Amino acid sequence: MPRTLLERPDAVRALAGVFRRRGFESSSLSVIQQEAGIGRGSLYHFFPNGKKDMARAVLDQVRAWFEDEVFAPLRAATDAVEAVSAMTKAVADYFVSRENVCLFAAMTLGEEKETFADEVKAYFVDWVDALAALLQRGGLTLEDAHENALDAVAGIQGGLILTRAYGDESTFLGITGRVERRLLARLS
Amino acid sequence: MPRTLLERPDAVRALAGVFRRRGFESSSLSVIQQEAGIGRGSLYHFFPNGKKDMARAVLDQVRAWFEDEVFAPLRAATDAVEAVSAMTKAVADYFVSRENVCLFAAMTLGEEKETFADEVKAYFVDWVDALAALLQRGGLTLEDAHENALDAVAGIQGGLILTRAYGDESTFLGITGRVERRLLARLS
DNA sequence: CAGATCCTGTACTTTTTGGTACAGGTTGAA
DNA sequence: TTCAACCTGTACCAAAAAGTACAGGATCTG
Repeated sequence: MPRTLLERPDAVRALAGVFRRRGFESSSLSVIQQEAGIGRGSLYHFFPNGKKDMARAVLDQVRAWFEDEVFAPLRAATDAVEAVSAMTKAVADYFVSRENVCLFAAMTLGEEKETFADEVKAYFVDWVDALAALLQRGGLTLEDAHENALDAVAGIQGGLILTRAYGDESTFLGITGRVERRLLARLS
Repeated sequence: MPRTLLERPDAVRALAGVFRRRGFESSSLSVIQQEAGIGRGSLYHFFPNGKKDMARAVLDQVRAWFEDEVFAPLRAATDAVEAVSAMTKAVADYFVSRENVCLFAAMTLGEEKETFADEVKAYFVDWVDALAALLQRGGLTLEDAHENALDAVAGIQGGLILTRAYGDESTFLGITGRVERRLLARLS
């Protein structure tokens, strides 16, 4: 039988693509097989508990990316202005190259809502808190920093929705640009 | 055979509730039957083409509500400050009483994405354009008005996501409150 | 009260679903 | 070269899915 030298991370990546394109609930095993190019045997080899395992693996991978490329830099930064710019650039590039879909946001809808509620909450809390702490270091009060961080993340997420609705991606880039500008304006 | 005097608008309302709670894709006919209290016979009587018809009917009803309660008042308003406040109040009340879910936003994800792309786009375009026109009447430039309208709608939509993720609804109210404040600040 | 229309439950068919079993090829280490 | 661990396709299964058919009760018109 053929062998494709498939590593688990590759499988997870392919799965993420399918979930972003079709949504988690409506990605049936047959669709996944076909679109990700992974046979049923391999799927259950890598993810013994089926779709639930697949979703968890995909979410973990996304989270790891954000942890490394967004949250950690935000926490480590000393220059708030530079860190805010770096964050918006990283995030904008990420979502534009991934169908303008945030899988964590998608997980706040649908059947599995409850199953992943903790992971989803942790993702957003980490993001908002890391940004808020940075803004605080940049001179904002605790409350002001937290509100501005929430508004920024909400703006980005809403930007993804509008961009998908409009069917372009300039809408998203425009909105994230202004989110960044608003943040920078608060850093005197 | 029993008779429940079910009118179509009632059925649509019940359907909307199910779709908001479980998501469109994972609402099977049996789930709908059970949760909406509508038998299979009635379902196919009112919606001959199955789930697709149901989704369209629900979307139409939501759209009609926004048209009457949000878009039209926005277009008719002469007092921009008052109209902005009325909009945020109406929208906040609406989503809080409906599981913090925007069905049009949900439709930018998943399998039926393409099927309803036009309706979804029209909903957001109408909202953004009505608000932008109002802001322009309030003294903003064309471009400035459009950008602020986009940012406001994005903020509201992102607020819904964050509120669902956080599992409270004060997050949403806080975000919409600041969206309103930011809009009012632009109206000199 | 007669008759047409409308609404609804039940039972049914067909297709698709997620999940299992497993044989057999591939690979890497000894 | 041998052997175990690993990966993968195929065939299969039970359950659940969407959708159909239809009889018959409810309702309204006149």
